[in-house]
Amino acid sequence: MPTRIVTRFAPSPTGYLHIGGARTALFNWLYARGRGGKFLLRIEDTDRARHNEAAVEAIIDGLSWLGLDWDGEPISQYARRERHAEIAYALLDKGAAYRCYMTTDEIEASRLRAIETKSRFESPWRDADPATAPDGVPFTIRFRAPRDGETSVDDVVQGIVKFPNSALDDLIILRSDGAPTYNLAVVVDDHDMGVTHVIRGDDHLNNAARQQQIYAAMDWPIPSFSHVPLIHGADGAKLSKRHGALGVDAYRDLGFLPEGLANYLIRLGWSHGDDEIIPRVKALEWFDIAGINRAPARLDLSKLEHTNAHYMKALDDRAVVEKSAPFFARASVALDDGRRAQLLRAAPFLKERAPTLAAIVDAAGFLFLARPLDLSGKTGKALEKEGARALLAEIAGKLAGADWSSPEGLETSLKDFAADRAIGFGLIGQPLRAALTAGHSAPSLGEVLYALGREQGLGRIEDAVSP
RNA sequence: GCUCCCUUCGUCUAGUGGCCGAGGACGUCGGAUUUUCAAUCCGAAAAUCACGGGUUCGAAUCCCGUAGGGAGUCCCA
Repeated sequence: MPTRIVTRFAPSPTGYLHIGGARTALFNWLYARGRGGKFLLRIEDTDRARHNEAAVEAIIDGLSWLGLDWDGEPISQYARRERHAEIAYALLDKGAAYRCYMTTDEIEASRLRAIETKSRFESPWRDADPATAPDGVPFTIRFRAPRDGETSVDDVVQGIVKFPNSALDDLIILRSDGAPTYNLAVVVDDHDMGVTHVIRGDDHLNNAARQQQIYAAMDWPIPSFSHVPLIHGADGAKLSKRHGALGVDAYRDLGFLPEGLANYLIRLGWSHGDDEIIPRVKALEWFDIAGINRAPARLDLSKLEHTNAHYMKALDDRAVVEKSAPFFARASVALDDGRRAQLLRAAPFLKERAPTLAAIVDAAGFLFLARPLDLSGKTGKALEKEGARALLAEIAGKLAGADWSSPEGLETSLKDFAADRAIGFGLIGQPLRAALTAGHSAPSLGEVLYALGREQGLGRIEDAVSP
């Protein structure tokens, strides 16, 4: 118990931070940080071809954007290959591994034979006399896995999982070119990094048994394992390119807030009773591996949007402007100082109805229209009604003397006007809305007027009165 | 083929033997807001708890099997 918790996130650099990986990272981060432990980052680039700086950068960007920080420098598995080889040879010295001189073809043949005879694949070199080894021929180092009995993994999420050793054959731990293999590298690195809790995708559950055997052979303490189910696409199949957005960067570009994505992700496959809105502080307090579900979960964009909308509403007004600016740029809407000021003024109402930052651009559509507004077609229908324009003129008069310092004041003015005339609000609301927004969706009229400001607001009404 | 994992409303889930003739959330549908709307509020439909056995006075909850889905099966991670 007194040992400090150490978790790690170990992605392979594929070019972006996978949405599923982001969730595992989040779980690891939450578990460690919520308990005063350490969270480490390791890049699984054992395979030389995977060693790619740009891809590592993408992962770092993704994690940072999500607000997940790690202790120390990211560790490169590739950089530790000599240490891995050292352990492979240590295993060899202990007799827990052996040199295998089989060629690829021999392995293939032997593998097929094993399947046919329902026996486990075994290298003839496992028990061969080392003296008979060929000279100058490349060899791999194989782990000498126990033939009988079973290996049971005590997994926090999955429970106790038993594997008959007959199903676990002698895996290669060091390739013929001297490079370590995944299962060896993970064990060595996790051990050296002092990882106490391994939380990762359940596609690694099978590996856990093999890795556990290596731990045992080295006499190293076995960490706590938690294998969490993968995230699937809306159709239930494993998430792949055809599902669209895979990397967290794609969700950022869609206008999601890191807080929103994180909240949605943590709720996917994990629960704390009926709680849906779980801000970071609560997540740190509540997160526990025990709450993780064993079944894979599907990604649901609608719910993501709903969750994100919650965090949009909570956004500070200045943040609404700053964070949505890139989305205006992308929509080719130039934001000069004047428009930024307008946007800031409207921010309190816009964020109420925009589920994403990208949606702010649409929600602000009515703001930046140039006078005179295009009131042709369906938009101006409300203005064509008998007496509509005359009524608008009167409203303009009333508004000219109104209090423009708050949306409420303007709303009250309009309501009073309707009450004085003893007419339904709809009668003035419809033409007014048309004059002010030209059919764009917008907040309540008091808010629209306030956001537009006296000059622009009154101006638009004038335009509609005398086209 | 073999080994392992999974299976509660369309989706995410609550639920660890009686409080469940199954609760919440998203979505959907209907209504309200005498002003648009993707916002807000209210309401409704929606799961024979994959299926079949068993244990038990009693099972979504325990056991066995079947089906479907997923992972692994070697010089990928």
